[in-house]
Amino acid sequence: MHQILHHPTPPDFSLSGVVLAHGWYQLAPYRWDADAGVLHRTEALPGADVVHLEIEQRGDTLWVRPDPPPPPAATAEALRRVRWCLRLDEDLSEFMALCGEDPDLMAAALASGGRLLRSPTVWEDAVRTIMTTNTTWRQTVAMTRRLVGVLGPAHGKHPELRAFPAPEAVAANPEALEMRVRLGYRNASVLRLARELAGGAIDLEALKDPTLPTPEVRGRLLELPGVGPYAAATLLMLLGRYDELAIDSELRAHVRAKYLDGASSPTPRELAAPYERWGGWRYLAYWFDPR
DNA sequence: TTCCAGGGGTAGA
DNA sequence: TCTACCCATGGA
Repeated sequence: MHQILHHPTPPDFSLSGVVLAHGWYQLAPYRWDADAGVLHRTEALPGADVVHLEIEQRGDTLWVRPDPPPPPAATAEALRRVRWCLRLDEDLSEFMALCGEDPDLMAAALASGGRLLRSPTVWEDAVRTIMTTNTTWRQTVAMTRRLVGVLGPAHGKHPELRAFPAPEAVAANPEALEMRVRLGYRNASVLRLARELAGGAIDLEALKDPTLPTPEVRGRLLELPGVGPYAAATLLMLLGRYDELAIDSELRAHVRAKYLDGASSPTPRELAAPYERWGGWRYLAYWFDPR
């Protein structure tokens, strides 16, 4: 390590809080060292060798150690990605203020300040989300590890470290995807998504534009292969839009047990009812709602 | 063996 | 809009 990048954090920011508030840190190429409080991530930057990033908080400063140190343009890009992943630019003060009226929710949300870890690219988050559908979390972890291990670009000095594969790498290796990554029927969706991105038919990064109306973003997400209502709502959350609940088996079980007295087959409207009053913060209100 | 897990796509009504 | 059925994979 020859280089340390310093970056200021927002007030009351907690790296461990943000990391642990969501399961994404368990998915390659993320790795969380709980003892050291260091978030590891291998990243492929344009115009640079694959770098390994160690991200650590010291007081109100974020320390980012890239190995090997990339050239200036790639360094700026690395920091830009870290900012995005940790949502350093996202203003969640309104949500936190509303939490003030709900002590249980406040206690749960306080550690992360409402921030949930995400991936640098919408492509990566889309693939991860598709890999959470109709499977167990355990399988999602395994699928992601295989995808990165088989198709991700390797670090020069430490080839066991790999970055998340680019769409081009997935599109160019359909056999490896099917035979070695083993995504089950999700394979076809991920392959199609990779091909559409690699071929320039779609631009997922454009969905980060905050001026786009949420219904339009949702509409474009629903057009993606393997993305239905649950995945679209999850991706909207990952894009910083919290209006819509991702109704899945987990949410269903939680709302049934906590608010519906175990009702047998609640409708989506009944499932959403407990969080209606949260308006544009519904997703976070559910997410931090104690079980 | 059967079921199903943080669903999606399709056909048919 | 709603329902029924199928979809690979791996664990219970």
